[in-house]
Amino acid sequence: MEAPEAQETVRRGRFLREQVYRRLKDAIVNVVLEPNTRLIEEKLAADMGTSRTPVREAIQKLEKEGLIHRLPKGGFAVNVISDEDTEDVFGIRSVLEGYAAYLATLRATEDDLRTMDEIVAKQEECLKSGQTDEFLRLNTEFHDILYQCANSKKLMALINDLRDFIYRYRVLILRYEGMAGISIQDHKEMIALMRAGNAKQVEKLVRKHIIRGMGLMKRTLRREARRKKRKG
Amino acid sequence: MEAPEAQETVRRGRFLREQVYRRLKDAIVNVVLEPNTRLIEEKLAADMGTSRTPVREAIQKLEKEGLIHRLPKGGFAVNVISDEDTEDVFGIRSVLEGYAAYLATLRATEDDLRTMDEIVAKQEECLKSGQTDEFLRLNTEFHDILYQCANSKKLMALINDLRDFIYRYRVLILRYEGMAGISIQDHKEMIALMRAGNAKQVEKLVRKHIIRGMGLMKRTLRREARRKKRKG
DNA sequence: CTCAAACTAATTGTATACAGCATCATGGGG
DNA sequence: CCCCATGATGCTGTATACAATTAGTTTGAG
Repeated sequence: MEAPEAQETVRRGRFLREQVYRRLKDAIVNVVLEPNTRLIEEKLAADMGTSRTPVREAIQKLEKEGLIHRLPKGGFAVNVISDEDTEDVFGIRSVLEGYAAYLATLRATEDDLRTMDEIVAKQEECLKSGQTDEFLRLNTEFHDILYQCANSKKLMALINDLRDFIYRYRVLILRYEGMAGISIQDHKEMIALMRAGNAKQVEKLVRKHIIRGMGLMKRTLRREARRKKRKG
Repeated sequence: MEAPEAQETVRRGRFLREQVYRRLKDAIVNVVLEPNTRLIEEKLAADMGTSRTPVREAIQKLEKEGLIHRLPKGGFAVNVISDEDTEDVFGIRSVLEGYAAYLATLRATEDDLRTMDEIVAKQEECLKSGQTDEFLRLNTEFHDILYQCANSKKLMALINDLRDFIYRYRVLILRYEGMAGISIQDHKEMIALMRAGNAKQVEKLVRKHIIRGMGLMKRTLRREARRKKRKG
């Protein structure tokens, strides 16, 4: 499951700076590099077997993406995600993804809709048989198709960056009991509304869907926090 | 009128790479560097009196921002803004700025609203006396205050990047007769709705406002195109 | 005269070099 | 025993060096 993705990374990264960018980003969103970790250029360069040059160039992009920040006296460190950030990002995602769904409704073909039907059907099977990984993959696939229908590269890029930003929390959301069921229900409703050409309503639904996701995540985070306190 | 801005640029750019970034960005959005111009690192470095290193780091940011793109065989060139891009950006702006206005309505204080009142009043004077530059400055000030009320750094950053992206066209929009009046009318209506706490309605109004701006710009662009054709 | 091949110039991508600053540890004085 | 000063260390920011690749040009053969 990892080989093709690694290959993709290499193919995309024709240049060292891009490979470094990708690996650094992966390390951050997967919390291999924890928040507040200072990025030591020489160390990272050594890890990746390059010089500092590509590392520094990757760092510029990561800063623009909001994954790292400049330290007051030079250098960079991994951003912590504050509660504020989380709310910001979910809020922005809700309007952007809502808008993307709106556009997708206007532009989707019956073929697209059928593909989405199939994905949701597969997801239901996964839910029954408990294949969490496959369920997640299908979820991503569903969204990718949906937003490809929107046919706006800029919008897609923004949405993806925002999703990556809170990727660190995806485990928490998935762990939530019943989330999968809710997700399927929403997806079915979306497809129906899209078939009906009710773009405005699809937009509203997606916005609600994402805001609900934020609520669940917050709740889960609080639960985690309590659990830690009890332990500590 | 230029000295303080230049100073600002220097103050903000404690590092060479940031000064280079700002100057390059300025050159692009002011169409000093025309679309499809290839960025010759050594030339730019010489122009700015630095080495290639800061230039390359600035380039990474500009690429992430969508102002330049990688050439297939290495190097970068200034992006052309396609009609598609324009529609994309206006569409995205409409939802993001609409959302920002929504948040601003929830979070603005009466002080904020009074400040906005004053700005609009000044704008009316400018309109009468034909001070276009000052009118524009006040317009920016109005939006800045509005979106500061929204109190979301990420949202603000996204909006600013999108505005910068189509900054090249601001002259066209301003040239449009009657635009200023419409703008003032909308701003007044916005403030009234914000006072009433009608966030949803403010959001709708802003969305409409921006989409209308797109329409005007397109019309002006077409007119420009016809004029050029007749000339050529 | 035309086309191709090879050479030249230009330009990028990456690596390395160097200087300046900040930090930390160590040691001497109060 | 504590505090400040001073030197060593580490890291960044910028410049430069080098190799590979591309594009352009000239020259030579058909």
